[in-house]
Amino acid sequence: MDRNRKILDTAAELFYEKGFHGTSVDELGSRAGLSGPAIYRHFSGKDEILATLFDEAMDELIGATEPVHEDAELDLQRMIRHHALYAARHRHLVNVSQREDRSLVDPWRKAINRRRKQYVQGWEAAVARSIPAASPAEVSVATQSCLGMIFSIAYWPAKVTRTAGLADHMVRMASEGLDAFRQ
Amino acid sequence: MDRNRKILDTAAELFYEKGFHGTSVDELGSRAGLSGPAIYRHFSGKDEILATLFDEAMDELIGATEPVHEDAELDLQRMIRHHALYAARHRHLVNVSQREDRSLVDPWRKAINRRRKQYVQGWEAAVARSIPAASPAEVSVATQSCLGMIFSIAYWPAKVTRTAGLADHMVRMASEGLDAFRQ
DNA sequence: GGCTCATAATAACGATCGTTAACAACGAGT
DNA sequence: ACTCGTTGTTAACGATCGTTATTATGAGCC
Repeated sequence: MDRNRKILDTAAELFYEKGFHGTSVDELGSRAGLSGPAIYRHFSGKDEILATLFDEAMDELIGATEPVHEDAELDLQRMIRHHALYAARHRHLVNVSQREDRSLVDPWRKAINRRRKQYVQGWEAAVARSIPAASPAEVSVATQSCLGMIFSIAYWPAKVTRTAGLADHMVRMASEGLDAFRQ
Repeated sequence: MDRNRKILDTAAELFYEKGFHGTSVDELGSRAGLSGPAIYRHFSGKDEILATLFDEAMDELIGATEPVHEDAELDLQRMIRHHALYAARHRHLVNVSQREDRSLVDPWRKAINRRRKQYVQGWEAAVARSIPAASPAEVSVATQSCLGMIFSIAYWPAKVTRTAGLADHMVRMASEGLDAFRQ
């Protein structure tokens, strides 16, 4: 396998298990099949590894916020399903990129924050189309609640994340939850 | 003010802003009005401070899981409201105790994990009473989704957490969301 | 005024860790 | 065969940081 890929995947696992600051490059290297400082042949440092993980997660998530259906409801359901499946399949990565954003240091921090803002705006647009009666503040609350619910999958006990029909449950819970703003 | 209290509150703020490992005892001390090592007159170490924060959050949350109403629905709504208000009012503490559980070290880790398990069981019991038609696996999914949605408040932009009627919105969204398991 | 105890400050220690230096193995191209 | 760039190893450096040792301050009490 590609060495970069192996390092990134191992990093996602290790940062998930012990946190970014709790993982040493020696341990990361040895678990990835090489020894500590060899990592610096592939990345400029530990920070770049974390930043790359953040970026890969963002690539995947932002890609799913662009509208594809005419129907607002259907589009939102597609987004919810996609995100839930992604969070379940990439628990470690999603968990780390939620939990370790304080560890990202300043060349990368700003870039990620920009993308995050853009991402949330994409979601708010989709939610707003789906609950047109809601005020902007209510749209924000509804959006954050949906995102919080979906991404919490990355914190669930692993067993629960493998429940059959998980994505369907999430779509239905979120859709019905949004009914609170449709009356 | 009591010195211990001041240290704990400052720690919650600082751990929220920069993470547990990103905060040095010198900085914590200086922001709390004393200098680095003086903290050791009040706590046995940085770890104990974090553990105390976890315990205080748990005290508050576990206390709210004991049933007080006869009606299952009303009881769940009370729990949701209480948790949402607590998460909004103590953003820093709740955020830290979600995000930094990897930083808790082993005398305290086990104790907190025990309490956490007990806590989730209390929630699952309340959710199960509210959606009696659901299977145990569905109860787990519903419970984790509710908790994830509620506690995500601690990650929201501060402005959104001050939305008027936030707790009401959360109660309604969660209640309607659970309708997905009531058909 | 001295004695004492709690609590503070400053200085120093020891360990960890990210990173760099110095050097080795090796495959590809000539 | 020789060179060179790539990728790895081990050893060492330098900084940070949690913690402890040592010393100072000051209130309560005889």
